[in-house]
Amino acid sequence: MLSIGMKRPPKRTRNPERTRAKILEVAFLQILTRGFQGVSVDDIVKGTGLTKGAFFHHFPTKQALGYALVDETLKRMVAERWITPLEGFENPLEGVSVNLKRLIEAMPDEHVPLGCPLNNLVQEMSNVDPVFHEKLNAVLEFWISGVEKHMRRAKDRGLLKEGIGTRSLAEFIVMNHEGAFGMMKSYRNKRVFRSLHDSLKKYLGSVGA
Amino acid sequence: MLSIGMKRPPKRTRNPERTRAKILEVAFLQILTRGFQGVSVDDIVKGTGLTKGAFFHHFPTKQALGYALVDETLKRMVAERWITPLEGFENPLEGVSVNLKRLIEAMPDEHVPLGCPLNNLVQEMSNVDPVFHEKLNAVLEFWISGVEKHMRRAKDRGLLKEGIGTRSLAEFIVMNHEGAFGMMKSYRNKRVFRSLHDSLKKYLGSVGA
Amino acid sequence: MLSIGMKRPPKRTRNPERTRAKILEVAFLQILTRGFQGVSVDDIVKGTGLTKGAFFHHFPTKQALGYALVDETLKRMVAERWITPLEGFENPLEGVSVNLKRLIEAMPDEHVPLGCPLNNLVQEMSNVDPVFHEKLNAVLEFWISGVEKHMRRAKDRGLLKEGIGTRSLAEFIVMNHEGAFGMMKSYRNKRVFRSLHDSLKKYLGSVGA
Amino acid sequence: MLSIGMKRPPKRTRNPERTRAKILEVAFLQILTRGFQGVSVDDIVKGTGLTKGAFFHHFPTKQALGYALVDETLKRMVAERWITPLEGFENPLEGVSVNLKRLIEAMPDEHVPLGCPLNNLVQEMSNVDPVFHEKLNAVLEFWISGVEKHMRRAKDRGLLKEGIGTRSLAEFIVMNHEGAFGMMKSYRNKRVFRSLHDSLKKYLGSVGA
DNA sequence: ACTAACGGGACTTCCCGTTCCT
DNA sequence: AGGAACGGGAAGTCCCGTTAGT
Repeated sequence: MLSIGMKRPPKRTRNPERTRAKILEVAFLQILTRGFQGVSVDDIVKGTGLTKGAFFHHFPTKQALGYALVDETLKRMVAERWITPLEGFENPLEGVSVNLKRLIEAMPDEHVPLGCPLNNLVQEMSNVDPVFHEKLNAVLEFWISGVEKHMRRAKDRGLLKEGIGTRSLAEFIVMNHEGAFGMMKSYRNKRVFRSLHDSLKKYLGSVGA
Repeated sequence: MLSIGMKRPPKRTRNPERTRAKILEVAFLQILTRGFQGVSVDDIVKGTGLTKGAFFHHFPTKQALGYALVDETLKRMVAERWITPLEGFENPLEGVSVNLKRLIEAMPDEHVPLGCPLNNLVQEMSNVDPVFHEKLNAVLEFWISGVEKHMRRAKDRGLLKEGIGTRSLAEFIVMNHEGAFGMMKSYRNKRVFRSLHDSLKKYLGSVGA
Repeated sequence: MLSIGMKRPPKRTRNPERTRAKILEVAFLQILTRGFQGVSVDDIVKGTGLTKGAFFHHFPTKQALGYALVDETLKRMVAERWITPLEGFENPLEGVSVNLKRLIEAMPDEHVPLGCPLNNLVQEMSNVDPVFHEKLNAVLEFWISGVEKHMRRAKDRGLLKEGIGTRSLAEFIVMNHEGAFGMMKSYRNKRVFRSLHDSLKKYLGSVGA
Repeated sequence: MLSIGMKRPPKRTRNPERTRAKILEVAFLQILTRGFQGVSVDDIVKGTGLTKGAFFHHFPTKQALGYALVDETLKRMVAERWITPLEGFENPLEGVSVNLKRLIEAMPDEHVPLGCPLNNLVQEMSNVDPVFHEKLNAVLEFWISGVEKHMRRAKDRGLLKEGIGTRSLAEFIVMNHEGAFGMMKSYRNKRVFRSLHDSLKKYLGSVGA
């Protein structure tokens, strides 16, 4: 209920945050599907129902939109999907395996050929645009260091064999995530994921105490 | 020595095969660096010193060049670098690890940020162009099945634990190759490769008999 | 001192006249530097620290700003710099020469390549926008007729040879001003001005009685 | 008649020089009328009946067209109209006056408001684009030094008073040309020209021996 | 086999101006 | 009076591809 003085929830007109979010959302999906260079500003504009003027108001260039996508959307997704869920597991090693399996199996089939949003952009843009590279690398590092924290937790609880470096393990885990997405993207089915997941699980078993 | 009647090795004028090869070579490097969509026909033309007419004489479209690149260049490279060398190893599991290490360490530093030619294209083009996808997937399958042959050899020689599927193992190995390249592309150094390589080596050790 | 009831000289908020003057001032300099068509409303807005809304509140269109610039700023400048000072000279012919010399020599070097505000706009806009033409021509006529008054004064005092028309002389004088500015704009130094000034001085000497 | 080996006069299709010349011609007129910044590539393209592709083939950028216009068209015009004709006069001082009068009086009335092509560009572009400035200044210098040669001829023949510098005189003459065009542009009639021409003639008379 | 003029269209950018809001 | 979201359209650039010609 609205009391006096409360801000009314924005109606339709003039909601800049909503507009900006809408642009990011539409652009994210289109770029995920066809790549950053494969999506034109017109495509995004058409997808949002806005005009070019509105787009240009919120993002000075197409690249600025891409940067925002990495800084905001991608980073948030990594946190929500791959790092935070690990908190719910007593055994982080098991958590990594279970969480990956869970998210992939819950993924709708039409998303399978799209690949990993982060990996797609890394492969496409890292060497094309230095700022893209820097920002993408920051997200990757955020991911790895986020996983490493949980690996240290595992180590502290004695769930990790001696001689296994937590950083190295985290790197290997994240690489497995991206590699699995990459292969799914080419094979377009979850079978290859399950195969890769089995191997990863085996590996995690072998480093567990 | 050239005998009468032997074709002299063509110098410069009118050598269609040489021209075609030159185009492929230049395009390969440019596309490896900036992506397929990031390279224009004009760029390739400029890089070869030819003209647009020559380009379109050899390739009906820009896409056709991309397809040829996958069918010919990429496939050959996979065979030469990742499959054939395994023949030289008594123990294919060891061969995989040693060959990967050897090739990466021999790689010039300026190639590190370029990533894997196959992986780059898969991530960029699989979902953009169906023909690209088909051809890229064929190379990937060629690679995996090529590795699997050697894994079967390992199994036949009793070098592989029971219960380890050769196909699954081959998939995991190839994924590790692409994943390692992908991460090197972002971190731009070989340190992260060595970390990943250690993990792979550990894994291969754990599945060896 | 401020008495009760007197309007305090407005500091910063909500002073429409001050805002309008600020826009004119900033626009004048930018247009002098890059031309009317080379300056965008956004440039002016940025230069003033205002927003577009403020700009269009004071001027209905970009052209309206240009018109105001001609009507107000340019006309005032012509009066202050080229006409009023002549009042201080007993001999207006000498006054023209001395005043021109004085103003140019006092001009900072970085203004040399900017040219004459009036002449710039005449050459750029006269044939592009009829209203611009009309207003610019009015300022030019204002200038010439202002000078002519002083030429008539010279004639009345017998300082002018017989047979020299005051209108024609005024036109020639103003033309020399604009021409000198135009050449300084291209050569970017005052040397060429001094050369032209010598010739003008010689001419004025030859028509003096 | 065409002999064997003679190049056939180009027909209609594929005549690059003719196309380039056509672009320059159309662009010259449009830019003379509306200024460089006031003319769009589309305007020029429309005026020539070509397409943007053709335009871009002959000139990499719009600026490159402008540069070519200055280097080629403007320089040639200056030579043909203001320098070469002086050769036909025994007395160059008289030549300057007569040639100016002749060309202006022969000018169609609709050209009067267009101004001097060189002066227009100098005032509009000198401070906007450094390359433009450099090239325009070169043409101006070419003009002045071309006139100076004839002034030296006058001096050598004893047609010039002692103490009159040929360089300074040439500068004054060229300035009078540009200034006259500038004023005609604003007043849109030849009356003001005749007034200015009278003054110039008087001046030239006063420096003649 | 190869050259270069040429065709159009699509791209990002950015412009001027309007409108809703405070 | 002023601030900012937004509307469209047009600018210059550049791209892929065709075709006349050698």
